[in-house]
Amino acid sequence: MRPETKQRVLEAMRELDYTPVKAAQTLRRVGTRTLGVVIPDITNLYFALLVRGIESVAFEQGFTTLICDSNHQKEREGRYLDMLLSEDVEGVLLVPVSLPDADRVQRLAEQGVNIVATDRRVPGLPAVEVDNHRASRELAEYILSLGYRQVAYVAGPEEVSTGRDRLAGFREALRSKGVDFAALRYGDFTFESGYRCAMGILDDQSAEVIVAANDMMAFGVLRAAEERGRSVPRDLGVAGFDHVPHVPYATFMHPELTTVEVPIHRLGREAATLLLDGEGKGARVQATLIRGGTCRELGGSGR
Amino acid sequence: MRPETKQRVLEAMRELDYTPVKAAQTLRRVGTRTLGVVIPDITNLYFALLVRGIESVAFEQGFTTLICDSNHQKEREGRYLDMLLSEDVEGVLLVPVSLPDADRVQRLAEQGVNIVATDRRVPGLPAVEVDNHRASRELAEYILSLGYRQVAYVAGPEEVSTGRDRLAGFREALRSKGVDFAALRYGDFTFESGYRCAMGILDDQSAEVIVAANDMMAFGVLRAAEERGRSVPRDLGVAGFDHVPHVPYATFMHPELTTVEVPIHRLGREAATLLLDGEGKGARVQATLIRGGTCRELGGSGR
DNA sequence: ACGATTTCGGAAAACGTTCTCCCATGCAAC
DNA sequence: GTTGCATGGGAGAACGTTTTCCGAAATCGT
Repeated sequence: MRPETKQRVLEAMRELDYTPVKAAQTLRRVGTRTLGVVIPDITNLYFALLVRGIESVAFEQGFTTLICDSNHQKEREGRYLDMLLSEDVEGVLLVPVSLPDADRVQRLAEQGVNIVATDRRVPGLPAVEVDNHRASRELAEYILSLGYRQVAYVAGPEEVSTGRDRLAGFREALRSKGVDFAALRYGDFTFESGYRCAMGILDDQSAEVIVAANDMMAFGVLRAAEERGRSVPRDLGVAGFDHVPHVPYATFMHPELTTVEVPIHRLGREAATLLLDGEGKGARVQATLIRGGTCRELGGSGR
Repeated sequence: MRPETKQRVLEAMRELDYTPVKAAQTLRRVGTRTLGVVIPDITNLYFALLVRGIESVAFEQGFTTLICDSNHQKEREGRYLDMLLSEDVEGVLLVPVSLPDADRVQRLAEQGVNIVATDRRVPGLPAVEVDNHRASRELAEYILSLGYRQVAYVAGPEEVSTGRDRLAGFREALRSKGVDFAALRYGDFTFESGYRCAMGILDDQSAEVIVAANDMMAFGVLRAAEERGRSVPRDLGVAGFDHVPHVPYATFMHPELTTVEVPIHRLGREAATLLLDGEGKGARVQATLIRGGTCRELGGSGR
């Protein structure tokens, strides 16, 4: 077709403001040009940024995105997956609440819907995730290098791969230096659980530093420290993991949290790209250590 | 149709496992049971909570929700509205970036798509909103009652009804006491704009209190105050509007921000209900004053 | 067993695209 | 004037439903 005619057609389309009816297109073609995203919590900035990343790729490629907020409820997640199936989506990006619903995943796969596990791994599915293990190891090495030896850890839930990996990486680095956890407690990535675990640690055990598996819990730790009169970083070191930009709020925090920067937006883009274009087995993006001010170099004595 | 035959049909459906193709149904006009939501920024907790409210109602009624994040860009908002039109949504909840695109809105209306302006008014559309005018007046009265007289205000954008109403309500209360703004600047609801406006006010004018049209800007004001060495609330009063739950972060703020609590989740539910069930002309929900600690009772001298 | 009434099955149109095919038109080269 | 080729128009089929309509069949009352 000549470029000139194409111009005329496009012009005419605008003139009549013609909008294709998607249902008809779908019917005729095969494929809805829609993809589904299932996340645990849209009010969590971490996932909101992930969605943004996914969306930007989908939008570029003319895909409509169906965002489903499972609200941390497994049952709701299941209902949404069914809904996506009946919506005839071409692919699904899934951030599972906890363990994957094997049946449901199976059923989707049978219907020819591609699923990519995003941020959190799901057995049997291609995954796009952060290299949590490695980044957590680096964080641990950094903390050890500062001289900390009594290290307490507030882990994420065991069912979630991010939680497991961060714990495993951290533990590995400690072990290789012959250090063991001064305390280890499991939270669920919420502020409250971080607070609760930290209170327990501060009251029952001794620790020079408390590391949390995400920033949200680290804030809970800070809160607990404040409540117990432990000045950070003088009396207690604190570190997190995530670094979702708390922009406005963070400016009120002195010092800035020591944590690991996770390129969450990029993770979303990567995942969407894999789902739409790729047929690869998944991807892993790297995170980078942020040497904030909530951990300090311990004095020469090592204590 | 006889119940017996109906049974046979259903059985046959199961036997062949027949699943209706949704696109074909839609094409033949049964309605898509889908509604669209267009918001300016999904990473903003305020809107995320709004979406949650909308979603909860939609989900209850078996509707699929299409969430569109216009990213504060008017052009993107337009593209999304077109997309929703071609998706054949049954209704749209719109939080416009600024001025409504009259043409586009017109076109949607012509196509029989109901639109409800949510949170922000749009001329010619039914709106579900907060009674910003009244709540802002109450906030002003409270601040005056504390003894403040040199009042500076960081307003929201003039094109947005929430910004206009909050300013108008506040000004009205001031005038009725014969007080005028010691300073008035316009921001755009972002942290940065709040910071910038406050720096200007602190450097060029004198003010006993700076009130911002939302919490985000109020945080910017606090930041500026800190930078200029003004202790809050001793040397300077600060107030906001919104009170999106900053839960974890807020615990690091001493004192808690004086602001107005906006029931944003309820606003979302109300809006979705109006769109789906109602044919009313809109609704208005009430907000409540929060007497935080960033404004104090001024000493007897009045200064 | 007859007409009246309900119930059922089949046929056909319609929804708005996309895709394929064929023929008309225009233009250049011979 | 004929051939060759790119281009565009037009016609028709197809996608899988729902809806309408008509006649055949089954059911019922008498």
